[in-house]
Order: sequence, then structure tokens, then C-alpha cells
Amino acid sequence: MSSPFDISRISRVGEAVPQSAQRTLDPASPCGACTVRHLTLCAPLDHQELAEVSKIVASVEMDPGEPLFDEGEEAKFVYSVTAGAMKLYKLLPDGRRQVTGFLYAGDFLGLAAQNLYAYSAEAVTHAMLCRFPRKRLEELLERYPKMERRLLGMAGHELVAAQEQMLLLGRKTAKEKIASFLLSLSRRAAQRDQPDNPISLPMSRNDIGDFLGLTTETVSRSFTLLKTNGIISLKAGGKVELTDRDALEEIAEGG
Amino acid sequence: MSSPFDISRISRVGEAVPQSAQRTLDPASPCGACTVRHLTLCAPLDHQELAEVSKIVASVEMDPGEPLFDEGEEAKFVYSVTAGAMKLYKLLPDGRRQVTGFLYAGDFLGLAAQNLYAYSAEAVTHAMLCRFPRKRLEELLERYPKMERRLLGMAGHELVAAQEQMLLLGRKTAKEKIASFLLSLSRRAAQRDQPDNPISLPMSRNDIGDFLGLTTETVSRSFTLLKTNGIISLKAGGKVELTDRDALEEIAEGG
DNA sequence: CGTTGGCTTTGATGTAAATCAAGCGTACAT
DNA sequence: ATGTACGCTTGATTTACATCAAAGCCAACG
Repeated sequence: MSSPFDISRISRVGEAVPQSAQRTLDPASPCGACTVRHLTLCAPLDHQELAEVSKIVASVEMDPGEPLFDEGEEAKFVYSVTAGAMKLYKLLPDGRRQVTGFLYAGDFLGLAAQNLYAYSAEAVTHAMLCRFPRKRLEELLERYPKMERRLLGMAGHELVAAQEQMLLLGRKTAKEKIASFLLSLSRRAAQRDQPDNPISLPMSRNDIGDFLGLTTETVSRSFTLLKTNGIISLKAGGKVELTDRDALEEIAEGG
Repeated sequence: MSSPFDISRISRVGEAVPQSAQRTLDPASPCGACTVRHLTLCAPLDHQELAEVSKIVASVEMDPGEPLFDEGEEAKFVYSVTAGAMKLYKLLPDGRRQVTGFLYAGDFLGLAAQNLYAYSAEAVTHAMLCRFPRKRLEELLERYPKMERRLLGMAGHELVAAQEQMLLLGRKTAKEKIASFLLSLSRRAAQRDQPDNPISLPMSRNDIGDFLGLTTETVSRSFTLLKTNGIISLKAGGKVELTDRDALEEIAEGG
């Protein structure tokens, strides 16, 4: 966790801001310079439309463990991840935690019910996000139906992933959960043109456990089991090599 | 399960069709007469627009246990439930099953990834649905952005519900799962202006188990436990009375 | 109206994963 | 270099739920 004195560095793009707080976006044409736009909700926009978006976005920089918002808070903003990794989670009153997703560049956060965030969000690694005032973005969505269509497509993908995760949480064994998790990380890396093997696991064993409905210990044991069977190998820097992808896929589906 | 000779009765509305297959919709103005429109994706449409929708919808009637489509099948149609209850589920190769949702009037089905259904769908009770050819509906969505906005709103609600279900599957005990399930059914009934107590449980113990990540036996034991504690009481016709709603809410949140 | 077959409930036993409890590294600070 | 702290791994024990097994229950049907 971050110290309570850490503060998200936020800057309205297009305004004069301290150099230090302005790392990814060029103030002159921030969205035009966005290197992950093809992955985001801004993908379908043309040059002119991006200029409109630029007027309402701010850039946010996060340190590992730093919270972005909490479940139940008023949902004034929505976000798009541009770099690094975030996690979303829900808590029960006694502290039990369910991580509902890990987010990478291009992913969208800020889902709300009755204007309150439906989950808490926290940085896993150092991360950068674009921040949109919810109301301003909704105005833009009315003006640009293709942006709304894009968002609907992204929501559809999220729903498919959510159903897959329900199958995992409700019906898979610890070993199957870990195998499925590694494969889904690998596939997502491939989608964003990153190496799909070895893959990097920036999150802790505890986070993985809270995502898969397991304890840290069971996650660790399942990793060692797969390692012992020569199916994966744990490398330095939190990297995992998928030595036998076919076997992993077999296990993930309950083979 | 239904016999293999059962066939969904399908009729293009507006065409001459056998009386028996045409039970909910008035062929003259089928969508205009829809009694659950305010719950559906058609809610924001005016009279003129509904007439356009009428041209592409067909009415489908289902018997209990009858399958509508299977996961992996080509997703030619999407559906809107107008009466009765449906269930959605995913299977593992060895037969383990995860029910991902129970659907009632107003709910939307037909989520697809790469044009293939992401889950199987089957009737729980006798049910009626409106069937939309996917491509024709997509054309309509382009013409009517407010319909697309409506769909986006519905997808958002689904995503919130999915996250809640992940918390349930990953972190709640059997008793907490049953309590949460009963409360969510009660709340959904209230939303559709049906009595929220007693509530009706049209699905089997086995279906409930596959929805909550439990076995039939554990579902049954949890019900008797709540019954013994005077928190619920099982009535005739698959109805459940929530005798002590506060206690149920306390239990659902891990109290 | 007795038989049948499918759910549901209840009981006895087994087990995968949780919990409890030390040790291990590795990374960072003193 | 040496402490120390935090996350990871490994081991021993417990437990919630699954599995296996057998009765009840009730609606449909001959």
C-alpha cells in the first residue's frame, strides 16, 4: 500500500502544468499523440473529434498501491488506462475481498450504479490514466454515436469475460483457475502486441488469490505444482514462462 | 428437459400465422401492444419507430426446459424476454455447469463473441421472447442512437450485477450465497412491479446450485437452515416467504 | 388408486482448500 | 555488511462443502 501522503498527480491537459506531472501526453495535442488510442474508446474518432476530447481530459499518474477511488463514492469521473496496470475490487464488511478485474492500457474504468462507483480501483504498477468528467463524456457520446458504439462493443467484451470468470469462480479447481488465469493474461498481452510468453505478473499472490477466489497459500502451491510438472517456469522479475501451453490449456478446461 | 420433438414455435409478426403460435403479440401492432416495453431495449422508441421494429421481430414461445441456443453456435439472433423465465449457462467439457444468469421479462439475451453465442440459453418456465435478426437490429441501432444508449445502459447494469456475482462466487459462504440470491430475486421482482414477498422460485435446486457454485444438497441444507432459524419459510408452488428480511440482509453481507 | 419417476431432503463420509504456523528469499535501509 | 521487513513458499491441521447413499414427497399416469 502507498503512504497516505501520496497524491495522484492530476493535470488538465492543454494547461500549463509542472513538467513532472505531465509525462505521457503532449499538452499541444494530447489525444493526437496517444500511443494506445487504437485500444481505447477513442479508437473510432477522427482528428477533429479528438481535439474535442482533448478539451475535457486530464492525465492522472498513479504509484503502485495508490487508490484511485472507492466503491460507493460519487462517480464524477471515468477513466481510460494508458499505461501500467490497475486492479478493481469489492469488499465485504469483514474485509473479504474479491478482485473483479485487472486492467491494462486501453481498458476503461468507472462503472457506476446510481451514480456511485460499483467497485474500488487501485494501481498495481506505476500507471497512467486519462480522466473524463462523466457528464462531459456523456455529452460527447451523444454527439459521436460511433464513440457510443465503441463503448457498447467494449461493454460486450467485458460481459463475455465476466461470464467466463463466473464459470471459473463457481466451478473450477485451484489448479484449473491458475491455468486459466495464466492463459488469459497471455492472450490479453498478445492482443496488445506484447510478448505472450513469457508473461509478466505484476500483481501479488494475494491479489491473484482475491481474483480467483483462493488464498495466497493455495495460489503459491498451485504455481509450484505446475512448475514441478514442467508446465510453467517462474523467472526473475515476476515473469512466468508457459513451457507447455497445450498442457496448460488442457488443465484450464478441466482436462 | 423437453422431448427432442419439441420445437420452438416461431412466427414473423405481421404475417398470417396459426393462432396457437401467436399468443402475446397482436399481429396488427405487435410492439405497440407490448406490455413490458418499458423494461426492454425498446423503451425509448416512439410510435413510428416501434412500427419499424415490428417489421423485423418474430415472437418465440418456449416450454420449460426447452433449449433456445447453445454456446458456440452462430449468433444469428438476439432476444428480448417478454414473459416467463430463462436461464443462461456455460459448460465445461466434463459436464460441470455454471448458470450465469436467470432472465425475466425485459431482459436481453444473445451476447456473442466473434459472432458465436457466449453461453447456452434454456427456458426455465413457459416463456415468450421477441426475436431480432442481429444484423437487422444493428441497422436499427445505427438509425436510433437512443436505442443504442438504452442498450448501453442495460449492459452497464449487467456488468454491475456480474461484479456482484463474482463477489458472491469467490468470497461468500453457502448460507450467504442463498441469502444474497433470495434478496436479489426479491429486488428484481419489485423492479418489475411484482410482489417482492413472497417470491417465487421457478428454477430447480440444481439450477440454483449451478448459479451459486454449490451442489443441490448444499442448497437444500442452506434453505432448511434459514427455515429453521425462522428467516424464511417455504410455501406451496415453489414460493418462498422472506420472514425476516433484515436478518437475511445481515447474513447476505457476511454479518 | 397404486405405481412410477423426478425432485428434494436428510444422513454418513471424504476431500480440496482454508487456516494456522514457521521458515525463506530478496530488496532496501541503516 | 548486516539488520529487517515483506512477500513468497512450504508444512501441519482443520473445516466447509462435496460426494455418496438412502429416504421422503408429490404430481402424472396407466
